[in-house]
Amino acid sequence: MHRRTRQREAIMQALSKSARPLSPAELLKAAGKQVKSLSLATVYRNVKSMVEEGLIHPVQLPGEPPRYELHEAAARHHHHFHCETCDRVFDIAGCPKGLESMVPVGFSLRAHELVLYGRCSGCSGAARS
Amino acid sequence: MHRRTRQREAIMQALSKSARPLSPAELLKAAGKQVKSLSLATVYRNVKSMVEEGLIHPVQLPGEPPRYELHEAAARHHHHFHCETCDRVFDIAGCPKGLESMVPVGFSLRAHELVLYGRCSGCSGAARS
DNA sequence: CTAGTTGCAAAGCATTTGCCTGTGG
DNA sequence: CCACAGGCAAATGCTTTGCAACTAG
Repeated sequence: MHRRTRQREAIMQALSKSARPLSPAELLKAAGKQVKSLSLATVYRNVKSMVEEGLIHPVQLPGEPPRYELHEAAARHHHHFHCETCDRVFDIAGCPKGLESMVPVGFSLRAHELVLYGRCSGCSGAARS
Repeated sequence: MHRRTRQREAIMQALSKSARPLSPAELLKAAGKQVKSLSLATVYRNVKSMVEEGLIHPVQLPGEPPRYELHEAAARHHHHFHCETCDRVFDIAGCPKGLESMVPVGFSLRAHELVLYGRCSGCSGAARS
């Protein structure tokens, strides 16, 4: 059902080579080095289908443009830690407790998203603003 | 520096009367009842200036258009519930526990953002809108 | 009065879609 | 071969901006 095209390959490679989630524009720039003719529309189309296939996972932080990362550990439920100093995002294990009790009467809880903000180990040690 | 206009008043009233954060479009609809000629551009302009003045606070949910609530509401710590059926956002009290234990060694936690997803009372009870 | 506001429409952006050519298998 | 994938450009949808008319103070 899915062909193995140059562009699709390039996009996957760009993601696997990156240590952090990439936005469509960043993907175009990165994968564009492999396939010069790559168009933004193709990036969007592939990203969309790859998300639907579960190959990659969207990372949407509040007020930030959407970014994508390989599915990898995304299979396991996890959350993100956003370092406010170096602006990187880390996956963190675990899950808060007592969510059900926060839901108002009559509401049904299906899922949740949590983002922690602070400083990562690297930025906590050598502190600078 | 800021005039007291019908439209600005209507927008503030719409926000204060609402129990939940409103998007620009929702504001137009709500405040538009007071001032029929209200335009979307005016809503955006006022919302922008009101945020800068600290009168209202933006509520940014992942992949969602921004919504706004009075600063007063944002002052007290709370989180949001996003109804996946009617697409509205509600303020919810309370806070999850055990966040500190989720933070990796060496990381320092400063703040957190939580969004719950599911169905609101209206959409859970009655079939659909 | 007169500067800040508003409405409308056009301009911007980011993302999506139509359509025809290219190509993987 | 030929249906899916890609490239380009037009089309969306949301937000911003230019500009002339309007109005609060």
